[in-house]
Formats: sequence, structure tokens, C-alpha cells
Amino acid sequence: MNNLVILTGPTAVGKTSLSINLAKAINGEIISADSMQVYKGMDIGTAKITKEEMQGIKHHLIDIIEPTEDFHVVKFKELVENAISDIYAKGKIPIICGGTGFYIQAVLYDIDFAEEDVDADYRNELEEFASLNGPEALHKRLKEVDLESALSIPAANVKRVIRALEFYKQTGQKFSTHNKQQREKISPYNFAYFVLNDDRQLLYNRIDMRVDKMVKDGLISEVEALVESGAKRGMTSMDGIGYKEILDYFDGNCALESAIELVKKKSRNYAKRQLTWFRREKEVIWLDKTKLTTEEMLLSEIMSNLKEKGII
RNA sequence: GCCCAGAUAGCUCAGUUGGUAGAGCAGAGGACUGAAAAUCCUCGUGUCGUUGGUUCGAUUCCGACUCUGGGCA
Repeated sequence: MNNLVILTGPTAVGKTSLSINLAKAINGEIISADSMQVYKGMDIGTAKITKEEMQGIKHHLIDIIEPTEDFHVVKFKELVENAISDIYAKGKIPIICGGTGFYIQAVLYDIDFAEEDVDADYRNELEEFASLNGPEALHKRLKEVDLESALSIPAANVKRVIRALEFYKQTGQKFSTHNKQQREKISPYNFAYFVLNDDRQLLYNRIDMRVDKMVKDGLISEVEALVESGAKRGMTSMDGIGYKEILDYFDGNCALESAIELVKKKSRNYAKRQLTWFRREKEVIWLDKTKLTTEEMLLSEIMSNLKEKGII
């Protein structure tokens, strides 16, 4: 058994309700692929599905760690693989639903990230080096060790330069060579990869409205509570859209109004970046909400694709 | 009704000593393989309000008109 359904799309496009209907229709369980919904206590700002909305459908990888903990793709991949085996064991179909394209890709193509743990000390060292000597100097160090990576990663993108250097230090291999190999992988799954999309303007309007609703529903006090329980700027969780902007407001760096406007803008920009990612993914089935205007139409389009692929 | 100021990119505005124009923001496209809601790269043609006039040539100067502010009645 290696069937896998993926349902994704930009933020606020309407993945959640469709995923529930789909899970019911094909006897599936849902695995969240969302880098922020893994954190406990971050409900409003991540538009996390509620218990009632789940309607009894089992959800995996939601509320699994504290906001003070670290999380990343490798942990995600491991947890998802466990969840998938569990679901197969029950004779059900796993549905990966969420907007983090990178996480989906890691699972779908069984990307190898090499076993070593994150070398936090080395990362800090490199970060310091970059802020002391400038990003160009750090980039030069990568050039000496892995020219190909250096050519494809701009010096200004310090995060990725650091990762490439870290990879070289840990494995003795070039990051560029490793990535090239991973890119050629064929998925071990019999999968159907659906991307839900809508008219850009409609999507943006929905994002803006959703942010206003988050504020009404208590986003500010949610962030307050997170701060009280030890969450701080700089943690991965507090890098989430809607969290770092409110932290800025708490610190007196901006007015509440402009913090909210910024959350809207960042969300719109994020949605656009997600679409760029999905456009590049191969073997994607686009679900266009401007043409498939009802939940029934979307569902029947999904079902016929699943039949074609032998998933149901 | 009269006077003054404005009308230029989706928005806020700059500018052209007359040779059809450029910033910020918004926006668009792209990259990404252990921070990914992260991080980074690239992208500026628009009847210069309408309409007459002057001029080889007007978005720029002059007139009228329309609209928007502000002031006086």
C-alpha cells in the first residue's frame, strides 16, 4: 500500500473544509503539513482547525510541540512517515493537507537530509562571522569549498549560505551535489497532488478579512499568553506571520493598526510565494475555484482523478 | 457666485529651463532540499484631467471647461 493524497494551496483558499469532505468520502485521515500549526497554543493566528470542524476525522501533526521548542522538516518527515504507516495499518488513506510546500516535497520524494543533528554552535559562529565581516565574506568561504552552491546562492541569502557550509562541514560533501541527487528522486508513493487555487483578488480579499477576524477572535491575547509562557522573538514559532508583528506592537515599535496591516500584507505575499512553489512542482493537479465553483464540483473532480490513479 | 491651490503609474507624490516621465509603497515574476508562515533575487508606458491656442514640437506655456480641496461672500 502506497497511496497518498495531497491537498494544498495558498493560505485562506479553503483547504480545510474541502479536506474534511474528502476524508469522509474516501475514508481517510488527515495529516497536517503546516509549519506553524504543529505548535500548541497557536490557534487563532494559524487559523487552526477546531475540534468541531474536524467532525470526527482524525488529524495528525497538529498541536504536537511547545512554541518554545524547535521544529523543522526532518522532524516533520519522520513524524509523517509514522502517521502514514499507522493510517495504512487501519486500511485508510492518508491525506496530507496544508500549505508548507517544502514539507510536502520532503515527504513526497523521500528527500534525504543526512542524519547529523543541527550544529547550532557552528550556525551561530557563521552568523556572527557574517554580521562581523559581512555576507560577502561568508559567501567567499562557501566559494572555496563548494563553488557550485556559491554560484546558485546569492551572498545576501545568509541563511542558505550557512546551511550549505554546515552541510559541507558535517558530511564532507558538496551541498550542490547532494541536492542534485535528491532532485532526481522518484516518489515512492502512488500519489495525487491537488492544488486548490482561486482568483488572486478574491484570495487577497479573503486573507484581509481573515486577519481582521483573527484580531476580533483574540489574536492579541493569544500572543500575550504565548509570551507569558516563555515564547520569544527569534524562536521559529514566533517567526510566524501574525506573531512577530504583534510582538513588535508589544515592544512599542509600531501602532496596532499598522501591525495588523502588515500581517495582512505578509499573508498576501506568503500566498503568492506558495503559488510560485506549487507552479514549480511536477505532476500537480490544479483545482481552479473560478471554474469549480461549488464544493461538490471540486470533490467530484478530485474523485475522478483518484479513480484514474487507482487510489480509490 | 468669486478667489487660491491641486489634477502625472493601483496609492502618495517628484519631475520635465517645451523634445511624450520617475521614486516610495502596493503589486507581479522567480529561487528554495535540516529556520520554509523562514530567507533571498528580478521587474516601473502611464490617453502626464478634458478641450482649444501658441509652437517644428505641449504633459510642461496661455485660455476655457470638469472634478477635488481650502478661503471669501
